[in-house]
Amino acid sequence: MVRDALSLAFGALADPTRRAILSRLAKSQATVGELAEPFDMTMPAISNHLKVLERAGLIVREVDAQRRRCSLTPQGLTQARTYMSEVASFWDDSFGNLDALLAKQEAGQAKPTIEAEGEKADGSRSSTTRK
Amino acid sequence: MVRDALSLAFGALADPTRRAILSRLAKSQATVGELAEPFDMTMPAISNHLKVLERAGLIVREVDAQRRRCSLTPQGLTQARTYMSEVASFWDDSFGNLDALLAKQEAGQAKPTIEAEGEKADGSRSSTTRK
DNA sequence: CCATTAAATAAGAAAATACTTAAATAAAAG
DNA sequence: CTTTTATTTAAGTATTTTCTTATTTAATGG
Repeated sequence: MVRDALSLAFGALADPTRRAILSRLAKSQATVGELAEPFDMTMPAISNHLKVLERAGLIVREVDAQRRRCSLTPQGLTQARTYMSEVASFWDDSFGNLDALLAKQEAGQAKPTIEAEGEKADGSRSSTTRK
Repeated sequence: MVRDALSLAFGALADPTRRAILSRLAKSQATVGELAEPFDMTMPAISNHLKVLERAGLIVREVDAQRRRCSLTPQGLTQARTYMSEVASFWDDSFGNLDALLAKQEAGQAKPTIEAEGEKADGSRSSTTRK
């Protein structure tokens, strides 16, 4: 229930409605009602999607009288993008992504260590069907 | 149940075990048993995680006698990264996305029309509590 | 003060996830 | 052929997610 930041971010992105909301907010900020309008979905449903996006650190909601003005959080996607670049950079030379190129050149290709982004694979299990 | 590619990819990434598996595979290919070894989880559980990653187009499994040799799919993350760049590019000027800069200046906040990255928000719903 | 508008919260149901143990498949090795 | 090794499939369960309708909160305007 207390998921890590990356899982929250990717989980938030794993839904078409939420991605559409993000795309909408990429153009300009909007109220909850404005965000709900294009969807065949009730307000509480949208409200919940916004809560998911907020928990994931992808948007913020500012109070403006009765309305909540939603906008994207600039650094919200940074961590997720960094993770993807790390995994992808191991083959994908041709992606033309500046991040990737920089990371690759700075690193000097020296040690392609990746150490699994800190998630402890605490390992106590053998291999086959658990005892 | 027939989710779109982006949802599958992000959904696959929304789990620490699966991300650890990807990070592991970024170093080199591995069999299912090798991938399962560090985790406190049974083989069927790992097998299922691999199925999720495969469906998302992030890995492939080649048959090698009794074992399945898993490896990352080079282009697997491309679509997801592209999406994130599109959303992020609206602030993140340093990302080097020309489109974003142009869009930002041209937009002038005129008409915040959206059509949600192709996912039909077919809109027949009014706004408040559904009828 | 009372009605309206904007949004959140509550309660509940259907579906999807993420595990488990047990059984099945399939190639290799004896 | 029988056993072992590697992995998948099946079946069952607990938890989480994603919706719904109904109710509540809170600010605005008459």
